[in-house]
Amino acid sequence: MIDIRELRADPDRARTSQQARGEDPGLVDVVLSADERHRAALAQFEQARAEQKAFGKSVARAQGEEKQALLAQVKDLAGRVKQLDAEAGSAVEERDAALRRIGNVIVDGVPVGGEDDYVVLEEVGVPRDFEAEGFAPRDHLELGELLGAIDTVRGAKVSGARFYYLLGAGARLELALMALAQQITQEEGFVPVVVPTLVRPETMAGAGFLDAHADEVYRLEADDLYLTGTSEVALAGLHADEIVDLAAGPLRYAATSTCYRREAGSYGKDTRGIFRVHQFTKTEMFVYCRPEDAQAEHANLLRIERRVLEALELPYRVIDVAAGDLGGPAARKFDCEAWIPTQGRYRELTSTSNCTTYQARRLGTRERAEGGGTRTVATLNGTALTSTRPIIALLENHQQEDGSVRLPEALRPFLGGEDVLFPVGPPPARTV
RNA sequence: GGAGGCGUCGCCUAGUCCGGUCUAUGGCGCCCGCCUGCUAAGCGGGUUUGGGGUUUAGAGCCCCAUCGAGGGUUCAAAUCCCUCCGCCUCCGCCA
Repeated sequence: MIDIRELRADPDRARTSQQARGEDPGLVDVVLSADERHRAALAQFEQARAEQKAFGKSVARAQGEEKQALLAQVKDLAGRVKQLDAEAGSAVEERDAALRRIGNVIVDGVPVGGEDDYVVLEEVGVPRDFEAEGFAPRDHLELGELLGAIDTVRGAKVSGARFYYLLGAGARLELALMALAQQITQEEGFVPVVVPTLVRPETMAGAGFLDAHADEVYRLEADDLYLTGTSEVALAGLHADEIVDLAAGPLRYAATSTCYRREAGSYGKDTRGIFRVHQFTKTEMFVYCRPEDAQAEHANLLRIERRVLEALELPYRVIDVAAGDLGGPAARKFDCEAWIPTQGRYRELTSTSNCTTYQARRLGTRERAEGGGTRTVATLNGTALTSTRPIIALLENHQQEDGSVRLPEALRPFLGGEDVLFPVGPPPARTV
């Protein structure tokens, strides 16, 4: 949620940001008017309450008839206090409800518009020319089946559509990718973390995942818990309601966890293979820093993501995501998209968001301010690596005519030094 | 799953039975000052968090809320009642 003080001081900035997102700038005025009402009601309540407290002291001192007289006097004051409290309460609720619907104020320079209005910042590497090489590339599912690495049929049998098994080289690839991601993030000074993947509603809401995309999230009704779609949720919750010490620099964490997504509303999209699935593994980076350091930390996260993709020797591009496609908490987002040969286009592999103080404010994560008091910190997140999409990109980009797949050098130490994955026979027949 | 105990402003702690000068006690730690060759000790003061008002702004001052969280009872709640959360102990069950 954005800062009510900043909104009061400069409502136009929030209106402009809303406009760039293609969202309602009128919400700003809904907030401001509820805020006015809240403050007026609060002043009245506080005054009445002070009176009531003063009365309370006289009552305590008085005896006998005098006491009875005072009690009679103060009785309707108590009623008024209650009513004024309720008025102030409903106004502040109204204010915050509207405030929560306002997206983060975008960083200067974010492209205006929706999904297709991104700006390409850079293209790195050159997609292979399979025509020149004299063969048609196989897609990731075909390669995965040849290698005995991916089984979507049995995934569907056991769990339904968009579930899969990774076997043999597939399973080894996932583990190697996560190991590489952990190695690089640890080199970069991130503290490795194992996180809970079931969280309470407050944590889910605090991280900002119950607003626009509530139907993307799995909920366990019986226990009132949510399965997280990214370890960002648990990492954001880690320091909820805490005053953190950033004197020694930002807090940087990297967690590898299973991620669960309902993929509601994506029926028919990316149905082949393991591009869009309900469950995958991800190593996520998360940073707590001072607001003035957030843009530099964002640049750092992007640099690390690029380092990872370069280690995988994938051709990719970086885009500056447009305002309308940011989601509520992000003030700016960069996506790294790898080239997928059989789709003939770049697809998102990793992504990094600068949430400035938006997420931390709702979670109550603050630091000591210089002149005394506290102030809200900034949070940022970024994907180091996921399992499924990088596997797709690796298989397709590094495939050879015979169906074997060359492994990038950086991954080999995590695969027993092997440099090529070779096709195997069909997966063993099921035995009863 | 069953039974019981506990949760106080960084840490420890008084207060809760029996509601009212609780404006939450004391100690430790920390901060500022005094004293002092230096340090320590000693002395004095300060030290939860959020919000509102006053102010050009800040400082300061005034007020409200905050005793795990949320409701309730009452003129009045740290204190009584209910729900939830967390921690601990015992029993059962499973590793």
